[in-house]
Amino acid sequence: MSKTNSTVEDSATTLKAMIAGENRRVTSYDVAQLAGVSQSAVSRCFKPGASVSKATYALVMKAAALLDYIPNAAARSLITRRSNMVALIITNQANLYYPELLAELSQQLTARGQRVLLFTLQHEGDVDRVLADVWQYQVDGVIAAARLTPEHVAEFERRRMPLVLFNRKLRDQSVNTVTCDHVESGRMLASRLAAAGHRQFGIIAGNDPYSVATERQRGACERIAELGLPAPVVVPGAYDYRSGALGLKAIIAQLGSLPDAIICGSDVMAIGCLDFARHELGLDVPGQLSVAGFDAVEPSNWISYNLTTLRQPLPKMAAAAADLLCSRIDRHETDTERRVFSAQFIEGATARLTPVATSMTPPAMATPSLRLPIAIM
Amino acid sequence: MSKTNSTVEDSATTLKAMIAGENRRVTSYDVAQLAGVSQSAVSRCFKPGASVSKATYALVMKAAALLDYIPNAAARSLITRRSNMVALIITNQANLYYPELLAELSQQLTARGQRVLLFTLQHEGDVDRVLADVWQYQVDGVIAAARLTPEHVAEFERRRMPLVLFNRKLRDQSVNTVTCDHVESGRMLASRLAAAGHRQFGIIAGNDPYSVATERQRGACERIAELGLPAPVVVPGAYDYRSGALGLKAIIAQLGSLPDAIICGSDVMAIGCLDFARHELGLDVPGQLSVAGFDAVEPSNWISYNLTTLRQPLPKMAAAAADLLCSRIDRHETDTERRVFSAQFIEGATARLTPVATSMTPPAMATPSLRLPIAIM
DNA sequence: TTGTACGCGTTATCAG
DNA sequence: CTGATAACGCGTACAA
Repeated sequence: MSKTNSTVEDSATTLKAMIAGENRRVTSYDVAQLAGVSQSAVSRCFKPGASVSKATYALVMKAAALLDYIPNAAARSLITRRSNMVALIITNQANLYYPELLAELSQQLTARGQRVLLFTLQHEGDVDRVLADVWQYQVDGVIAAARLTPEHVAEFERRRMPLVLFNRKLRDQSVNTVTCDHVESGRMLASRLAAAGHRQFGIIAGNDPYSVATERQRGACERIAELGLPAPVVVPGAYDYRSGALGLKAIIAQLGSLPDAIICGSDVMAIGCLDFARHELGLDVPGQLSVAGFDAVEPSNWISYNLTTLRQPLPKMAAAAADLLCSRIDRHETDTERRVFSAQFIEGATARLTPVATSMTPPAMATPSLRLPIAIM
Repeated sequence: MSKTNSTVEDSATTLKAMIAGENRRVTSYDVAQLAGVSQSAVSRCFKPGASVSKATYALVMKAAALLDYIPNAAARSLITRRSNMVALIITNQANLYYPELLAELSQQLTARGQRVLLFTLQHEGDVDRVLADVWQYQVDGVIAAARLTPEHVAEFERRRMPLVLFNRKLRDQSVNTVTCDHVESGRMLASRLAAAGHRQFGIIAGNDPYSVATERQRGACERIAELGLPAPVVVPGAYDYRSGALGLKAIIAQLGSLPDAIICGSDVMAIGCLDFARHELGLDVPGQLSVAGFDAVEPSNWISYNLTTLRQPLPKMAAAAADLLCSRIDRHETDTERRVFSAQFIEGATARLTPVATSMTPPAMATPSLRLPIAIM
């Protein structure tokens, strides 16, 4: 017994030396030779659910272990036409502001047997370069948290490449999407704030007609109009901290006074707005001004902020995206589906959410519109 | 002329239909047939710097465009033994706290012609599963911002797989690393704080003997000891916001009084510490207590914090890691190199950095050690 | 259950 | 510069 073993191991050693000498990789043929079976037997041993006898399986696995053999995914994908790779296209911004998204998507895809080929976009214009790689690398499908043009989406269809858009929509085009209802979120927030008596709103929106911040603004504006409140002052923002301060300044300048509440298209802008209001303008938030954001990013929950905001169910959305994509891949389904989630309201403490106690006074008077010194403009 | 063109385009259409009917992909043979050249000619047209005549190139490119042909990377990598993919192994934590790192690495690798196969680790124990995939997918090299055991690294050597560790070291092992000198950072910070007269330190470190927070703590402790100051109180932390508050409580409890300064192993812990000190304990920072962190994450620069911290040159480090890896890949170099960067001090406003003005008083007395009410424990 | 023979789509070699 | 041919390493009918 021990003699047989040592023979196998010796053969393995000499075989490995030979392979190294020929400067090639260990293949299933090498394993087959060492195990004394055919190459197809080896192949079957590495295919889950194939029919192999216990004995051959053991032989093959031993030989494979001795040679450090691992199947070559490139060769496999050539014949199976499945790479078990999914491309993830994500903007830098998305990863900066929602770092947990990447981890969630990656986990969900891994759990479904897919590897992640990552493409980060510095500028939205890099999409073409990225797509060229996507076609070359024969990924099984794509999840995109980036803006694609209708032409891009058409190319996915032409190449029969499954695609799921994450938090992006495409007007008038049939495409799988997983989104949070940002318009609804905007409406919810406006409703809550209006119910608490806020009348004059300022809104720091996005800088792009299709951004989530813009949709949130649309929802808020819709609701505000429905309630017959004064038209809100809307200014653009670039999602970053600085935009919060700039936006607040612009709103005050445009209005000539303080609004009752500021709705920011994202938490980071809300935090920028909040810091500026409190520390530069010396305002009491929410006493003199309510500030709210969207996303419930980690810092929004820190003591210094405790922001009033809405949370997207990111883990659920990531799972939905992975599900949607993998079902399209596995069953070659070509129908499209849109899965829409709702955000969850987080009360926080930067917006007044109940009407001021003074009984008969109309809510409009609750937060007096303070005249600000010229200096702060 | 127009007749010829339309003929080519018609052939393309019928060819495409045929290919779709056979349910196979467009190959270089199809392009060759349509262009009326050999398959090798097509191949050469897609290889940069191959020798092809202008005429054939034009013919081939036209045919390729008509058929939407793109070379198959799997087939190519099978023969070239280069996948032009690099695996990036990163812990969730690293991506959560340094989201810009991923973008930087991705950009730098892309710029060097490599795609990124991403593996995120929920637990450090997932490494084995991830490595199995790494071997299968024939990546050209690996950048790991995660803890690898010496056995793991040995397997990289055995398989001749280029590896660069990012901000991780391995004792007594020859491996490429790109790191920031965290011990030096700890020393720098301790020096600056000691020079300003702080004597009694509290340190919120890591929870792992090899973490960056632990190295920073070691550096700080070394320097504090060299300066002959009282032994600092060291408590463990888990890198998150909550650990900052817990750590501060523990330090105060252990010391029975306030320390002069708290050194936190990361910014997020420093922010947690700061918020707790200011908003829960009602302390004046830096008046009664100095707080400093490491990393200069984005929130550390927000008005509410303006944290005293040290910045790692992440973009440079990412470029260095990509350089190191790609040179090992291209030139099959097997020597190892360690590239070490220094952090940059960010003054901020949460630590007193100049001695208190009172001339003859020893610095020790500068910040009186306030006795705290039992309640806060 | 096992082995034979073939093909996946490309690049590399070499003769013309 | 071009074309024929042989790999690359594996999965899978098919026959045994």
